[in-house]
Amino acid sequence: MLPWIYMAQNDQIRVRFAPSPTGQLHIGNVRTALFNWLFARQKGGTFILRIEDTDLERSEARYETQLMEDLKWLGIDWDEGPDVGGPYPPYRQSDKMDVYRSYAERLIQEQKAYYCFCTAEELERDRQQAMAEQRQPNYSGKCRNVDPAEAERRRATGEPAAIRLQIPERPIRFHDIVRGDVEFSNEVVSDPIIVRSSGMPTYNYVVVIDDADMKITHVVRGDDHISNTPKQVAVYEALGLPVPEFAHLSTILGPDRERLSKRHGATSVANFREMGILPEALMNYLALLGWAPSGGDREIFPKDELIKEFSLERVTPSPAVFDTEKLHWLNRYYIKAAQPERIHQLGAEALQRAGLLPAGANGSVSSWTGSLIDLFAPYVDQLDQLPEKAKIIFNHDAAAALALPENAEVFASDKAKAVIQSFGKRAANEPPLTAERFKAIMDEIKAETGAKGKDLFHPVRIMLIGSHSGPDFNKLIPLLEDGSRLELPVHVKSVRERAQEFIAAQGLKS
RNA sequence: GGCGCUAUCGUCUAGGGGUUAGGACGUGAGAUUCUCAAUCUUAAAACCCGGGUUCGAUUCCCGGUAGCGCUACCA
Repeated sequence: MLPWIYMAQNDQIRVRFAPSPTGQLHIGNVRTALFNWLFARQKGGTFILRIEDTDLERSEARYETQLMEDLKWLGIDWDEGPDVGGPYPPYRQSDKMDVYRSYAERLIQEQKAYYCFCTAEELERDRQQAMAEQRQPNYSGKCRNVDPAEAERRRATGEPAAIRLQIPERPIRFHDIVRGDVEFSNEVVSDPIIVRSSGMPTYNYVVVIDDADMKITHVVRGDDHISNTPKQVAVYEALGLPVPEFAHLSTILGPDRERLSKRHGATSVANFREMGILPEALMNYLALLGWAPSGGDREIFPKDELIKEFSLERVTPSPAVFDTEKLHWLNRYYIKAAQPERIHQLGAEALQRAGLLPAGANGSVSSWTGSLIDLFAPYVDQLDQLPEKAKIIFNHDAAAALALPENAEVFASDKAKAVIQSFGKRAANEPPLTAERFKAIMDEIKAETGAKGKDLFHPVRIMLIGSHSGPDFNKLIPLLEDGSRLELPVHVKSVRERAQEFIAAQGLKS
């Protein structure tokens, strides 16, 4: 039992994930969501989902829906959000314009912000000149000096004006849990626009109002926001609002050490789901990107363990390269650890998409599919590789098998030919083979031809699946025989069919 | 250009003023198997560079270099 005072403190921790619904949920963003969520869950705090849809041009409702589905799929849930509500609505930014405006007016009145009448062209010219002179391209602050009464008069005439926050003449510093104390000279911050001349508030302003309204205590986000943070801190301070703790997470890089992007292949949560990466594998992997447990000698962390062990203090500040190989290793681990029924379900979907299975499979088909998946699932990095792995079951091409040089070597010897002939003859007269019967036949052939080990098995394997390597015969034989008697979109050839076709093809060739 | 952040095996990382610098992925070898995968065992593999502080720096400080980010009336 925790003393109540700690409970009360922990209870006050409030963090948020604030994506804009402008596209697929990116892997870097979802890691931010995960770290926020883990932190909240471990501390018994509140995790909030807030949709930042102020970018009307690019925001779409369907992305918002998908974003929530992706989070749920990963296993992340939220206590407050646009769908479930909460004590500090709205959880979508759209309808808050009047709130932003009233805070801005207050800042003007308190002379912590001022109207700026500079035109875009004017600003651009100043900027160019500063660049040319190798100076910091900061706003000059010239409208700071416009008399408030004068400003009102000009506004009354309809002259467009933005609102700028006046940055104090002292360094701005803040605490970052991941990086320690960070300080920015006020020289480089320059008075930011908080409300555009169009009346639309800007991000660095809005985000502060939203976080403050929602009583956010810890802002956990990507490190691309570090440079924005002093502006935001200045807004908190001007408004007399408590400044939250920050934790800036490092960037996720591609193999070329550049920021992970679509160029690098799969980068959205939806991509990974479609590929057949299990959510627990992705969550585990993402947690390990930038965080490591004390001791650092453990890699497997199911959700509960992550919640127990996670801490923001142990997050690394340096950027991390996304390593698909390691994700695959975790995915293989979780595929083996998962309930077989779940893998059957997911695997069957992949096979259906490949056109190898009918949609609503009945009893015997689905139990056959189950053993098919049990056989091949340990071979795959991701479940969408199943159809490829299972092609030896569905596609049997004797001529192609014979044409392969590496196979030709195997059945060049007289012994191998004898094995093939003998197997073909026997298979022709057999009812569907069981694993036991197959073994018995192989023993007979062994006695008859004197072939054993590779010399015995390799030719048979090539005859049946076109390659000298593949799954255990004990599992393979029943799978072929049972499959051949099912109604499937692609006919599975029986052992007998395979043997006969192979011998026929071989006859044609020689 | 300015400002900021970062720097341990190829990759993710642990560690920390004196260590055989630990783990994991991947890679090599071996065991097992008819074979491949899996599994187990095992090997190779790292403290960016230069100064300082110190008896002693990979660790602390400063500088350099490199990578990344920000530098908007984008979010």
